[in-house]
Amino acid sequence: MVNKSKKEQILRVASNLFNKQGIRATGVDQVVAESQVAKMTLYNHFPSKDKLVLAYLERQDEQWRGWFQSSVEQREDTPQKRLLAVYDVLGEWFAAPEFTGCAFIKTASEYLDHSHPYFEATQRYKIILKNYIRELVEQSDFKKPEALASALYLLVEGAITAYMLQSDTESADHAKNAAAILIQNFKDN
Amino acid sequence: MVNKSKKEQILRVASNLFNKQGIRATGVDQVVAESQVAKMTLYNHFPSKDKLVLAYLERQDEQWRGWFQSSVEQREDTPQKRLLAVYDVLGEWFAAPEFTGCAFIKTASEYLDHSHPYFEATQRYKIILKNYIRELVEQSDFKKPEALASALYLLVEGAITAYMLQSDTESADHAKNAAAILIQNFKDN
DNA sequence: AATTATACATACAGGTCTGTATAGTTTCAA
DNA sequence: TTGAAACTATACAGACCTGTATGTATAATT
Repeated sequence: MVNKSKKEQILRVASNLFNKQGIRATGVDQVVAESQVAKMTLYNHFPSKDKLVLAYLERQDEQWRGWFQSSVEQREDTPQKRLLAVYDVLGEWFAAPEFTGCAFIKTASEYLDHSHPYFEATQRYKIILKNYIRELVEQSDFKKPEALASALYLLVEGAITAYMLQSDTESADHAKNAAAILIQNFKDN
Repeated sequence: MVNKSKKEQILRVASNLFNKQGIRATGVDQVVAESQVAKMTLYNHFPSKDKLVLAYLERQDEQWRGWFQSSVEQREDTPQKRLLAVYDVLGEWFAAPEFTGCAFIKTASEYLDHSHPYFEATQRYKIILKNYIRELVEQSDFKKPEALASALYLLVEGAITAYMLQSDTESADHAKNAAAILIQNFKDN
């Protein structure tokens, strides 16, 4: 039986390094050194750096989305309130000292080729986020729910990108204010 | 007198490769090979890859912003119409076959360290874009111009990021529709 | 005609990268 | 207690990276 804690340890260290430095900038040797593990142990658990990266992306999606959605749902209890809470949770994320930007935006930036497995992974995971917002929209009565969902999604990605670029602590607030206006405008009554 | 056409040639080839592949993924040897130039010629004009990259970022800012602003200004002749034209021009950009995403978002993604010269360059150049939108807003009469400008800027970055990730040809349209609603809402009358 | 600037080709230094080979050690269950 | 699975340390292959060294060709300038 493989020692799962070693595999976890490697993946945890690798994820931190990928987040902080980027994927190309992080070598296997550094992962091995900081994991305090033999190189062959890494290659026993992950047959290549590629597989390690894919495991990182998958885990990142699970962890971030789990945290994000449960934070939203914990904050508010109706779909409409949750649509606004999305931006409060974004603000919480930005303010966290370990914030390193969105792993998927960064990974797509590093591997722009649309047929690259990393890029395909980022696409898969980002669609899930978009769908989450769309579902929240569809659970209320809005005119043109598709248009509203798209706009709210753009505000999410915009806030993430703007915060990464400028560390403007009000990014999330500005997005929330804009979202509130849009939501009001799409109300079906 | 230095043969400027060689320097131009190198910078042009390097810019294309940086845009398509990323900075870390593009080696000096590839730039030299595709420029059809001797390696020492590159190092005569650019003392290091770093300087070449900084020249690329500077030129990218000039070229893109020049194209973007003149496209906006050519399309419409009042500040308020231009605020919406911004998103039409974005759509034009996305639809271009040579579109490779925003060089600054990608560069910031590759070099997250805020004290890195590349990251600092992206910050400088992105602030100019934000200021351009703010100026357009301030040339009309809006309630809370700062809030409107921030929201419109977030929609710009959101559309760019969303298109990079999902190639959704309607990103720019969705952003424009949302912008129109926000502009209407901030009108001071 | 001599000097200077520019570009050329080739080779190489010294470092990084991913991945493998090898051999010895720990762990743990049958 | 024996034996297999897991982990260790070290070394290395082969490819890549940035940057330099060397010597030559060419063309404009002085």
